Amino acid sequence: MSGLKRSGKMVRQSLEGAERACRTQGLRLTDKRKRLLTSLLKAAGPISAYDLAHHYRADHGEELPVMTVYRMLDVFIDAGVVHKLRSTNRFMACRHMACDHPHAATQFLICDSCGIVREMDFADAEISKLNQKARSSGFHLYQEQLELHGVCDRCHSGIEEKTPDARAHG
Amino acid sequence: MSGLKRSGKMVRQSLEGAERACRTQGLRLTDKRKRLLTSLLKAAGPISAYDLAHHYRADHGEELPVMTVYRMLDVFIDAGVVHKLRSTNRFMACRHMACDHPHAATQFLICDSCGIVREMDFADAEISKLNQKARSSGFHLYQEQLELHGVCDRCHSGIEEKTPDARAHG
DNA sequence: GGCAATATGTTACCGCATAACGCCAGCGTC
DNA sequence: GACGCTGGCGTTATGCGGTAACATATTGCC
Repeated sequence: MSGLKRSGKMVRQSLEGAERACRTQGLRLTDKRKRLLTSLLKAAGPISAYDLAHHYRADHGEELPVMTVYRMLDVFIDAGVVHKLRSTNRFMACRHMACDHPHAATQFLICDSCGIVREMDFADAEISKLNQKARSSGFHLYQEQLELHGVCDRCHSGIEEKTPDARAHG
Repeated sequence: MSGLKRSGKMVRQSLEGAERACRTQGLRLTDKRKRLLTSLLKAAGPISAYDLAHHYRADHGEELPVMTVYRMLDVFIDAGVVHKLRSTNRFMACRHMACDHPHAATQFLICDSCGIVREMDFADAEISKLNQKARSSGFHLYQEQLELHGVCDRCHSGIEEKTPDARAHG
């Protein structure tokens, strides 16, 4: 799974990575932001800003207005440590937050049945082919983030009916 | 451009295509549905359900509740004559509505500056490669609809600043 | 300390989307 | 014709996603 709940150790490592990323970009990682990121890291998968606010409250016994959540998420997205899934309006911590190296294009496989997301990096060749195609059609892609919808193996093998909480596919 | 306003003749041909599509699937193309589809065909590009309701009123001097608009759009999407852009919450008539042949995968190039959308069909090879990749990652894609965001040539060549009504990418 | 810049809180609002319920038209059956 | 069924449509209310505008607090810097 992708959005797997992270262990304490992983959370710590990820926070350090986020700190690095923020520092190199002149962004402050305040205590609140750190707490929010922790809640996001602990989430089992991509969640909405509103849900994240609820988690924050549950995790830290403190109210955090959605407005603020959105603002913080924007900061993290700019810093490259959080992704937003546009097709489902959900946010998730970047799989590479704990790594040092940056990663460029990102593709997401989204299960419309159980909601889990797999973050993967296709070969550059594929991406540049996409770009090429787009260019020849008069477009300049500036965001190679692909969100591919489907069903994961688990759900595909017959258990679909048991997970009614699938995330909308509009 | 993709969502180009259609001429009277094109609208008529498209409606006939839609009628065929609905008939073969046992769906009724009522007068109201036909009028809604006409309004959608006449739109300059992908529009929201709420905007479509406004257009309907302007076009036919009759109120149409959004609820109904959504229901009708669902019917059309099932029939394959209307697409929903998940990333922008907008709907557009399928470019192939007037054709006889069905078309499988669809990709959309979306300009985040001016909002125009280009509907294109990538080579099957590309799509099957995507599918392959997904399969090897434990996913079954059931919807190859790709929504690629970028900037169109026109907007890219310096006129971006003049179109503040870009559609959200957010 | 004083100032500027940034971070966070508050309020109010808009847009997208759907649940739940009810009404009515059309159609087949007896 | 009465009955019941089905599907199309209307009405109401509501939830969720997202942000503008403005106020206040905190931080960093001189």
